[in-house]
Amino acid sequence: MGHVCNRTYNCEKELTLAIIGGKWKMLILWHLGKEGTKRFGELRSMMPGITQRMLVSQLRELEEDLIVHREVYPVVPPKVEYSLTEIGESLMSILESMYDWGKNYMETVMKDEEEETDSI
Amino acid sequence: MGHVCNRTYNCEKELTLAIIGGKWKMLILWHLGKEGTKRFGELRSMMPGITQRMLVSQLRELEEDLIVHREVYPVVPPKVEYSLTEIGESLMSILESMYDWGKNYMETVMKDEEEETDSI
DNA sequence: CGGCATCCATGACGATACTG
DNA sequence: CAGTATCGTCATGGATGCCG
Repeated sequence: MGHVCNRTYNCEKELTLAIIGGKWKMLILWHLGKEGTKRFGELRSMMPGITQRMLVSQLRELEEDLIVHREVYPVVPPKVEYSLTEIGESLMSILESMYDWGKNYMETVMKDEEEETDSI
Repeated sequence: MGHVCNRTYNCEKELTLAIIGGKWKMLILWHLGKEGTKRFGELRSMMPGITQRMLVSQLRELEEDLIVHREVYPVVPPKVEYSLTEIGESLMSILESMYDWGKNYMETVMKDEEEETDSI
């Protein structure tokens, strides 16, 4: 049904935030968006620090929200592939804007603060 | 120093998320961005449901991160005005993208789900 | 390999009362 | 009017162990 559905939002942007706001979700979307379909284990090794449990739960929520597609191959050992849906792809431009803004913020604002600190 | 500084981010977009991700922050930024400078009490009455404590703390963090400017007038009774900084203004295009995306998602995906539910 | 079940820590958020 | 100060709650996320 979408893990995001039975909530109330003051505004539509909060719905967007609820979908991409999980701790590892933007990173997952970034990998899938830039490099295409990935297996579970590939994703895990691309994100050092994430636990198996978190990767599973974040992927499940993205799947419920129709952002990510999960393809299970009935083989032994198991093989599961994840990819972006069309709706998921449409999020990439927002993620890129957020990347650009954050990079600029870091280079200007946070760098200025360092200099201030140095000068004390 | 920026409430967002002493953290580690996997990517620059997570810095952006940390800045706008507070529960009421996008709504605050939206009001200040669309309608300009507001007094504390005005903001509060524009956001039914927010407590005084939350409005103060969210504004303080936005101020620390140089997104919002706080102007205190030394009068009795107190008068305090909040407005977006230039950096804050530069967030508005991202918020608008998020608004558009969320609106479209709500109209397409979530509406489809309603119909499915009805048909069961 | 790709999970699930369980337990637990933390901090974000909320309710309420008081104040210069 | 525009805040502090306290205290309580609950969801998020982390650690660990077992499974088909």
